[in-house]
Amino acid sequence: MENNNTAQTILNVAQDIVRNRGYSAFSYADIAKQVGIRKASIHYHFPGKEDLVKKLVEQYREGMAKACDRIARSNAKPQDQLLAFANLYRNGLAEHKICLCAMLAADFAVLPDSIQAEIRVFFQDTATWLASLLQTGCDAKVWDCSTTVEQDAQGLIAMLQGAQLLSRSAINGDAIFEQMVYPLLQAKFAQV
Amino acid sequence: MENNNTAQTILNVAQDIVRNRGYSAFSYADIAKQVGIRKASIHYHFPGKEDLVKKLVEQYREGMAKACDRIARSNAKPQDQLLAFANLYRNGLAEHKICLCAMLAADFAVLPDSIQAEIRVFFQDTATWLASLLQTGCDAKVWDCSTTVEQDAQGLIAMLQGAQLLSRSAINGDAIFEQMVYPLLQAKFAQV
DNA sequence: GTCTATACGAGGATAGAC
DNA sequence: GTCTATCCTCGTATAGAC
Repeated sequence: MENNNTAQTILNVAQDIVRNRGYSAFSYADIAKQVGIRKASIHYHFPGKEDLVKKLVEQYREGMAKACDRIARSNAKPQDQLLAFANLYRNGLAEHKICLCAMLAADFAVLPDSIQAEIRVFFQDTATWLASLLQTGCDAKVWDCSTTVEQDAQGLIAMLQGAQLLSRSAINGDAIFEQMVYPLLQAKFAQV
Repeated sequence: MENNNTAQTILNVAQDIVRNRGYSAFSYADIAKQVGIRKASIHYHFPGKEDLVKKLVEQYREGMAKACDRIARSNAKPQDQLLAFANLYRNGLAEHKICLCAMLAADFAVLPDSIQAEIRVFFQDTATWLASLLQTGCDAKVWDCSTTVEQDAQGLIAMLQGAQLLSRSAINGDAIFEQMVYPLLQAKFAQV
C-alpha cells in the first residue's frame, strides 16, 4: 500500500494524529510538519478541515469494511472470526491508535454535520456486520443467544471501544485485551 | 447543593462543557459567557486551564465516590445495586452529559501529567468499588462468576462508557441503555 | 473580586509568485 | 503543486485600575 501522492500522505498522517489526539487538538500545522510541506499546501488538497476529516472517515469506513470482509471470507469458525474482529481493535492499540470513530464519537458535539453523518454510517455498518456474525454462531450452536444479536453486537462494540480508551488511562494498559476483553469473550461466547 | 461562590459556579459550568465537548474544545471564553463574568476573572480563581481541569476531576472523583457509597449503604440487593450503578451513567446521558473521565480518556494524549494522574485514580477507584460489589453478589450466589470480578468490573466500565459515547452517534441514541445495556446486564448477571 | 486593556502565539484560511 | 506572505480570529495569560 504505497502512497506516492501527497493527498494520501496527508490523509495517512492526519489519521494517526486524530486517532491519538482527537479532532479539536489536531491542526494543519501538525500535519505540515510531519509531511514535510507547508500549511498552505494542504489547503490545495483539502480546502478545509471538514473536507479532510470527512474524507478520513470515508476511507476508514472502507478499510473497516474490507477488514470485516476478509474475516468473513476466511471461512474460519465463528468463534475465530469473533476473535479476529476483536483483534482489529487490539492491533490498533499496539500502535497506540484508538479507533478513529471512537475518538470522533467523543468529539461528536463539535463536529460538522457532514462528518457526524459519516460516523453514524460507520457504526451502523459495523454493528450490522457483527450482528450477522453472531447470528451465524447462533445458528451453528457455537454459542447461546440469550439476548438478541443486535444487542450483543452493540454491546461488544461499546466494550471494545471503551477498552481502547481505558487502556491509556488504566493501570494494565495495553494488556487490557489479554486481561479483560479475551476472558470476557471466552466467558460469554464459549462453545456450548 | 447551592453555589453562592464564583469558583464553584465556574467549576459547574466548566464540567458541563468538558463533558460535552472535551478538553481541547472548551475555552475560558465559553465559561465566561455562561457564568456572566469576564475571561480575566476566571484566571483569578484558576490561574491556568490545568489548575481548573485538575480540580474538576478531583471534584468529580469525590462525587462518584459519594454516589457509590450511597448505593452501597442502601443495602439493596446486589443486582439492584448493579442497576443503580449503571443508572449513574444513564442519568448523565439524559442530560446529554458523558462521564467526565470518559471524555478526558479520549483527550488523554494532550493532557498535562497532573490531570492524567487524577484520571487514573478515578478509574482505579471506580473499578475497585465495582469489583467489590460483584464479589458480594458472587458470594451471595446472586450471579455466577465465571471470570474474575476484576475483569468483569473493568469490562462493565468499558461497556458503560462505550455505550455513552455510542449513544450520540448511534441510531438508537439515548435508548441504548434500555435496548442494550440493561438486557446485557440481565443476561450476564441474572439471578441464579 | 471583577473589570478593561493588552500582549502573544496558534489555528484556519486566502492571494499571488514561482 | 508548493511556496511566501499575510489576514483575521480565537485562546491563554498578565498588568493594573477600580
